[in-house]
Amino acid sequence: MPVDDVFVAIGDATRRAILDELAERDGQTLFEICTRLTTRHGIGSSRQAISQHLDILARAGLVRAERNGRYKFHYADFRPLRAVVDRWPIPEEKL
Amino acid sequence: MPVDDVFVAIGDATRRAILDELAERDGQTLFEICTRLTTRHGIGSSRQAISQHLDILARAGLVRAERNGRYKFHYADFRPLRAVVDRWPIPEEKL
DNA sequence: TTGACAGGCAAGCTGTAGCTTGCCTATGGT
DNA sequence: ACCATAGGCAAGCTACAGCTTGCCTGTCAA
Repeated sequence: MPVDDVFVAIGDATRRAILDELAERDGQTLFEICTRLTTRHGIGSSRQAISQHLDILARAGLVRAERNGRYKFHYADFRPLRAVVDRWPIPEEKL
Repeated sequence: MPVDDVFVAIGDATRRAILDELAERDGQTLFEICTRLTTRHGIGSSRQAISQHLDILARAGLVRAERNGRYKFHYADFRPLRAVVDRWPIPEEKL
């Protein structure tokens, strides 16, 4: 609920990998995310673990879920990350 | 050392308050930060707690420390936050 | 040189984040 | 009707993040 959790949500490496995966291929199911995390990101967590991560991402507003039959598709929404961008003055270029 | 820790560093509310404080008034000492955190941000952590937070921020590259006599001044550096900005496509405006 | 002040070091405590395990629900194919 | 598949729920475990406490070091002023 609190937007504050956006910072916490991206604090975990597995959740960042989930966002990476959805950024590359949006609208995946839980099982798809699990298999692609193991094969492409070397993350071997259980299905339930990934499900809990998706819950946290959803509460932070970073992932939107949509049920269709027995499938549940997950879509990334990066707009809450503006909370990070807008909070501090980030220089344009790295030196 | 790993840039990866930038995400973890900003995951804590107290550390974000420290960055807020340094963004408003750069080059503060540990004691200054402590007192201003309590008076202005309602954070009553001990001096050692804040010191540990500053260590984490320093290791993430978000804070640079500079000793001068018995004082140690702390300066914020928001460039590592580009790791957040550059990782995912953040929409320009919130809807 | 003595004491006050700014800071550092290290050990210990506690809540909780992340994960697993086990079982349950529900949708769809055959 | 049956069973495989996609997902949900809830309890339990464990490592560690954040904090405290206590003491030590170093700098400056009198």
